[in-house]
Amino acid sequence: MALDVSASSDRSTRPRRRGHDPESVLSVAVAVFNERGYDGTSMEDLARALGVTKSAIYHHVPGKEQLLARALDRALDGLSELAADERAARGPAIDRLEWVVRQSVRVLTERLPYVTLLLRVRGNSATERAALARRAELEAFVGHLVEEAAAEGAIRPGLDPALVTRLLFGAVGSIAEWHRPERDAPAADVADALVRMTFDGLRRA
Amino acid sequence: MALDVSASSDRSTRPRRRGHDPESVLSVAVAVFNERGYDGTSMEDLARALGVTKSAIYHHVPGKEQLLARALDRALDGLSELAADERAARGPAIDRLEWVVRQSVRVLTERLPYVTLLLRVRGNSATERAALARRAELEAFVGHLVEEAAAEGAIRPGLDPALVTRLLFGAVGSIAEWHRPERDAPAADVADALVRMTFDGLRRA
DNA sequence: GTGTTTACCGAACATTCGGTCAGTTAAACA
DNA sequence: TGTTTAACTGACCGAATGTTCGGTAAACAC
Repeated sequence: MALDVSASSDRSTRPRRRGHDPESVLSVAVAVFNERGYDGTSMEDLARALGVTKSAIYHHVPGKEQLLARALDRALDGLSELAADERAARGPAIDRLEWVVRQSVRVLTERLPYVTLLLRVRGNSATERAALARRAELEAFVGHLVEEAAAEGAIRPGLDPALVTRLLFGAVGSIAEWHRPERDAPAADVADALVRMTFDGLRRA
Repeated sequence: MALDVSASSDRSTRPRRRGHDPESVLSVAVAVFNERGYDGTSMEDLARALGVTKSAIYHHVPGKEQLLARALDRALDGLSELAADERAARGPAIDRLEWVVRQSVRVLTERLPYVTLLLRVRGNSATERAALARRAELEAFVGHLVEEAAAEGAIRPGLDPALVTRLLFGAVGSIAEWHRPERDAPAADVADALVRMTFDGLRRA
């Protein structure tokens, strides 16, 4: 599942007796953040969703902003891995671009709530600005990929690479706004439709 | 400019003596909402941006939520006009779809701050839920357009119309996240690139 | 000059915010 | 069995929230 970034794995993984732990608090918190927005969510909202009082949350995590920071890191780590993969570095740029698009859709759906949160960050705190900085690096990375593909003559003439980058990954990011794994097509199918629409064209040849 | 939805135009348009009016408060407020997020913006933030105290704002507008409501209506009205145009109702569906995409980009850029706000609404209040309902109608409208185009055989086989709708207008909506009219390509150029990328395909034929 | 309107300030309001802390409960361990 | 300790409660804190209200000074109408 690739979602287990478990903060601290006990050497014996003894069965937790009950109640919550940092991981369960995080996953519930991120779900509520995505429903109401981070700023629109109070610790009281989180407590209600967890079935405990506000103060119980502070037994598991340091505070609201740390919950956000951990969630954003989880999204950014997934995307960074992808960008560091050798399949994003070897071969014709247009093929690498296609691979990155497909993998981005995969990571986005695998870590949907975390990536959704990342895509909505506005920069209101140091935590958010740090996440935006990491995100900007990733955007620059794909920007270069499109430029390379254009330089290699693989992209339809007259299309500005910077514009293509934004529109293409704008479409990728928009998936976070509607995709529900239990209801919608599998991630690979969504990625396939996106690639065909943007690489080969919507219009019947 | 098409942005003047002036709430109340004085019959003589006498030169406002000084200070703010509902219109100037709204435009500043929307700018701050987009910077910090609606929930992340306090009335104190707005007051600072306007150069007045908090209480002065209430002389011009009824409150924070009304500012949001007015802004969202401004976005929704622009998009509704577009959907009601006869050019969205006559001719081959694929051509109507292309027209709607181009016009959506036009409205989005003309009313950028208002549409940006609309695209970020989460449904936290009755005001927001009402806006989401109107937005859903518009989305259903373009959904039908894509279905028609598919039924007319104008769309590449194997592409699910519902998926195409979401990805296509996801790309349109993403423009709101980066487009700065003074820095970026004109709206028509952006629309052109988007249509070419998605209708004809990114990849060189 | 008088009276009215417009734009605004400053102080307060009730409420909610994120967060703290001293205790209580009960399961796990020795 | 007794001790430890993780999980949690309830009362509370100071600060910030959106909003109200009485007053004020400048611009306008007459």
